[in-house]
Amino acid sequence: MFGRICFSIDRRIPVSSTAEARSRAKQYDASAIEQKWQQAWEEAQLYRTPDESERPKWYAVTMYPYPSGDLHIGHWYAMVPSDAAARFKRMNGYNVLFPMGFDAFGLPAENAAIQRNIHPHSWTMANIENMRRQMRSMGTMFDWDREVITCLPDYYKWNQWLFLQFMKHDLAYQAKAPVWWCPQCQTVLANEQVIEGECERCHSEVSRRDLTQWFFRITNYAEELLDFTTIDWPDRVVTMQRNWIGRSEGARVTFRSEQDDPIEVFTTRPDTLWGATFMVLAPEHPLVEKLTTDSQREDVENYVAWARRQTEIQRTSTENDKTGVFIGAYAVNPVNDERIPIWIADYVLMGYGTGAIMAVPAHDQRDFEFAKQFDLSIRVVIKPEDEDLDAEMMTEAYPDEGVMVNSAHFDGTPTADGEAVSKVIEWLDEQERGRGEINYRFHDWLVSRQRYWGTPIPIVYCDACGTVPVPEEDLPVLLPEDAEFKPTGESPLKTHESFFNTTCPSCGAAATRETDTLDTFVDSSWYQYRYLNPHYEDGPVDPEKAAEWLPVDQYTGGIEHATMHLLYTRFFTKAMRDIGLLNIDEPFTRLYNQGIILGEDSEKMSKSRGNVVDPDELVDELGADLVRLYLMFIAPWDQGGPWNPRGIAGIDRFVRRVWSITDETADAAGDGDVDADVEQDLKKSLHKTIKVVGDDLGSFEFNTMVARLMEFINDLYQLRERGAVASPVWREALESLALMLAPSAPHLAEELWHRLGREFSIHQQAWPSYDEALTVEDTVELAVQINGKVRDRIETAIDAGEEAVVQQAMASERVQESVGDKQIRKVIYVPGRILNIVVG
RNA sequence: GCCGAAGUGGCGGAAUGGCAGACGCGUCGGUCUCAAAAACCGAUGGGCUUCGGCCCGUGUGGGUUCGACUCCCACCUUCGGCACCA
Repeated sequence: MFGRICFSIDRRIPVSSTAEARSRAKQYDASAIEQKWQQAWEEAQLYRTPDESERPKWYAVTMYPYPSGDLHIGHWYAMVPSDAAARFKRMNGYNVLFPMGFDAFGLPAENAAIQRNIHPHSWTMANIENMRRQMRSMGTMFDWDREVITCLPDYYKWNQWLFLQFMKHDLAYQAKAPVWWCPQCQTVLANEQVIEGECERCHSEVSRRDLTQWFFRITNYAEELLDFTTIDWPDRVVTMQRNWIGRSEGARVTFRSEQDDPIEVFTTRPDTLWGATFMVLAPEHPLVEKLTTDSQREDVENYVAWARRQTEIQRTSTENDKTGVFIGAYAVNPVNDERIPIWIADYVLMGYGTGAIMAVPAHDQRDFEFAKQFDLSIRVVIKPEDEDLDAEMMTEAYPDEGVMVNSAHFDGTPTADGEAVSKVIEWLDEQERGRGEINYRFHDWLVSRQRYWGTPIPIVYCDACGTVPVPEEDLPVLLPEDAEFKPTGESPLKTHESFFNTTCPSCGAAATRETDTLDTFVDSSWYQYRYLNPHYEDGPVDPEKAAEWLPVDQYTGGIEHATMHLLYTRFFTKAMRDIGLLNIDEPFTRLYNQGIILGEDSEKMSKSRGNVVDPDELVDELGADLVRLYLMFIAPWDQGGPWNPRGIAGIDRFVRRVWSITDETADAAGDGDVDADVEQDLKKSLHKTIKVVGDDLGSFEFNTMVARLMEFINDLYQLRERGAVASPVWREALESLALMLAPSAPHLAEELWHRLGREFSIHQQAWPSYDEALTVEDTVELAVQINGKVRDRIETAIDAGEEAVVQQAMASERVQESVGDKQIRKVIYVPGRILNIVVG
């Protein structure tokens, strides 16, 4: 079990060959010890978290997994350090809630159903069963009484209920809109799920479809979502969310066609309005059809068809030459009544702003390129302070600051500090030709999915009454279990008669149900609240529990959720607050993103690459505690990196050293005379270790935390040689060692604790305290530099005065040699750090 | 193209203005052993050395400072995000 581990390059097969190795295994049998304590903890319900407690609360959540079947090492990397941090908080006197659940709706279950003829429900529940077992084998302190499984009616009923509340509060609505369609997944996707024109999940190329879908009004909260002042989140995530929301300030201005159709544009540069020499509409713009003249119709239709065939990647590539066609119509510029031609071009996107722009080629590079391409006129309306611009001579647009020119009574207005922009907006507003506007890049959240395995949207369609919400008392709308799975591309709900056909809740006439289900990101938007009361029947969240526990103090998970889950859950929290269900503004006070463990080949782990590390195998061979410690030791937690099986040997050795020194000295500890210096050194090492290990655990620096414990063990071996075992402090040191290991190696720590004769359980003990005075050395080896180069080291008191230190340094032969007959120009002395004598 | 993070021995990494390389892997030497493994002890950035030491060294080039892996400027490389966003 515990012998030498030989890893070949592509197969990791442990070899515990010799008889000696097998006999040692009897001494520390990880598997027996771990199983014993897991069972004892469970029987004692050690990790059940009381709602009522004298202790201050600490609510820690790590992102729940999708029940794909097996925990992979990435799950361990996410959960193990979170668990250690939660345990550490518990030892520091907090009432810590650390729950776990399963993100159980989603496409893989449906694919498994089609491919292997297993019902999504049974497939999912069997996977959950297995993953729960694996998580237990990890030795985590999850409170399983609070488990949440999102595919059970107990949970998704409240998705439906929340959907109905969102409707009441005008936060959910149905609209026909161009939406992204994934042909592979046979469903629409939210904007966030489309990455470079591909489906986030299957990488198929997505296309646009006009469909009637359900949306959540996340854009209502755009401004509040841009405020991160009350939360302590990584800059990276904050920046990604800011970019995603994409706020820009500017003006909405109404141009008009010659037939007087209003054409709205959004611009961030209203100060350049007088330089608009043409307009460009997106090919999909609704007015294109109407405004195109007969002579241009054929060209326009060809272009629109061509643009539609372009993939999103081709269309948005900045490398492309500008393409477009004149539609034959003209618009009137509202600021100077000038007649300007209207073009369509694919560089104008229907999905941003109004889908139409005023083109100012002199001051916008894209418009400039377009004007050059099609020989359109260019007019300078912003001039640099100290030179003139000649439109004829320009080789690129001038987007910088300057002074307004050719702009009627605004001539001479400087553009710096937004002065020109705000003056023009003010004027547009007075003249009713436009108004100031803030535009956002992101859109409302599309939540409909044309899939079976999700929360049914609680809506009924009635010929007489229209779209009717299912009454709250009729919830949940149950997902039928006997649906037929055929790879038709149609939701099985459409062909399930007893689900599909129903009666109108309003008039009682025959009616049909909505067959779309909710995006699974709806489930994960509020699961952290359901943990508090997974079986509460009067609402999604018990207000008393919410007041007790919320907000979540620490959330941990992968960076890949920066703009989806983490934005949606912030929106949900604010929406639930406004509905009166919560009284917090933000779900997660602190956020931490762990890194990714790669395969041995430094590539992302995947079955097809064959570089996957199976945690079950590792636990069998090494025990959970070794895997836990190694994952923490491998690198800083936010960094991750390649899995190197050879490195485990160091952790193996460390654990064995901990084990044997405890085993060999526990009984003899404190039963003799000890040298006072040795005892003092033991105390110092102990107190210093307690301090730095605690500091590192508190700041998630798990790799150095393990290194500190290794240093401590090395110290103990040295001190043993010097007779330290005879000191009564020795026993304190062994007990503290066990306590310091408790967060990261819970089974080993528990076993040591008992072998030291202490009572069940170490996980109810407080973190050991330390004496600050013992953590600092009173003498120190001070480096003496001459002109910045170390020339000698002298032993000084930590708080020695400068004069005495210089005197001592100058007494050194080596220092004298370096100084020679040169004069001392300057002395820099940092007590305990350095003495630098500048000579010359 | 824009924004951000990172670049340190053979390898994972430590040190965030004060002795670069903690801790660990690997390697080498020693103790034990018939032998090997394990365990334990020691060495381990490079070059030179008269064995006292000396010089060089944290992606590259400059700068600030008594002193820079750390701060500033420019560049190179890698990774991540955004990208015709009006």
